[in-house]
Amino acid sequence: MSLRKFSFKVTSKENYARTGLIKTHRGKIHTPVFMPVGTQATVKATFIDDIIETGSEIILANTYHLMLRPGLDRIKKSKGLHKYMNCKLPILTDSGGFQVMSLSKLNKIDREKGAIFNSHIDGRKFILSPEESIKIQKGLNSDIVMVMDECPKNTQDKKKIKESLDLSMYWAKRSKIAFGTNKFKALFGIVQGGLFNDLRLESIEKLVDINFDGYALGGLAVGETQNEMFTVLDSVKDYMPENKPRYLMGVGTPSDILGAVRRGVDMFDCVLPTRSGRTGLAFTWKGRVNIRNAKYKYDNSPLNKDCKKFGLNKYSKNYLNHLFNTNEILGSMLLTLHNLNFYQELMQAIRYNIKKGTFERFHRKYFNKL
RNA sequence: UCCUCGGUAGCUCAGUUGGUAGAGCAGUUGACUGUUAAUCAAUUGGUCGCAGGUUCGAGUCCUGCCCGAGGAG
Repeated sequence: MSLRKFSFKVTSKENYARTGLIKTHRGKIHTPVFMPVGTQATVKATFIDDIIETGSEIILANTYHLMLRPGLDRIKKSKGLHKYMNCKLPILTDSGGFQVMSLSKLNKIDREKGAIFNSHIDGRKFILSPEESIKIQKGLNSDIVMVMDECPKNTQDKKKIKESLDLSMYWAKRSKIAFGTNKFKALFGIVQGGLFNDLRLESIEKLVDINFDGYALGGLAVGETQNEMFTVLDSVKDYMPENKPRYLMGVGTPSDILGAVRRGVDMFDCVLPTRSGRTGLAFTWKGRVNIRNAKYKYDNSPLNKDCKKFGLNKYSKNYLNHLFNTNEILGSMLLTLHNLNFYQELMQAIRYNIKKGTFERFHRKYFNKL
């Protein structure tokens, strides 16, 4: 395989919404894109080939979890993460920064050393520095590497958010140096600053100065309302570089995605379709379906009669309800596939409508429904 | 026929020296946003087998009866 340089170009626009094309040496990615989350080298309860079948063009994996289990060593000896998990798609790796927050009972932050963690598995202490995170992500053979940041909760006051921002920007600089020059892989910076307009703009300025291959928005969808999140996106949309992909991390619901695309976002990842799938919540064009509800016991219609992939239109709500009520694994597998497939249908429809110039209308039709 | 042990929520069972009836599961509903999650949370159900008695007060003590399991003959 001849290596192809990482690149991004905008291919069409409607107001702030845009379609684009990311090229990686492992394949093309059409944006706006949704990336299924495969934290521990697996998108839970699915086959990787089925993920491809849903139309997914890239998946996400996680530095923190993989360094603990199975460990970088084992993956390197298997010639990288793609081969290890039999994944033909490009892989974006998260830096572990989010775990600094989500496992906050187990960490200390040191500006120079990094995040000092105790493993949630066996309590073993280890240190994850920005440089170490980059080294691991490179070792995994990640296609899109994320800088290590600190993800603060939005409940904190401005002074704390500002301190956290300074730390994240310092770490971003160090991450860039550790990453070095590599035309075939991408390094993304992460904009922080909580819900404060001036801090967000300051963050963008500093990151653009360092110069990244893409710019992520972090610290959102961590407890604030959807309107608060959209307000941040509105305040930022004229300042994010035009010619680089914009990635809203950890988002979100279908309506979150519609609203964010309308405000110029290109990339998304979220646990929602897979986790909800495993726990009985289906996303459909008519809204959410909690398949465990008693009202589906005699409903012999499928979740989506038009979805022929995986024969999903042959499974009735009645049957799916039975699978969940009897705790059968197949229920989790089918709803995971259904949800991922729905998310990819949504992204495809978004791209189609932007190209046709009908995205505003599409947005208006579905925003409140989804 | 006698003896013993049981009968408490749909199911399996806890219930202190008598003091406002509980749990688990099932059922119902709700969460889930850079995954410690096939997870978590909330919640509906009981004339305590029946009828009397003792007591200020009985699921708990006494009597009788009904039902079930085991044992003796």
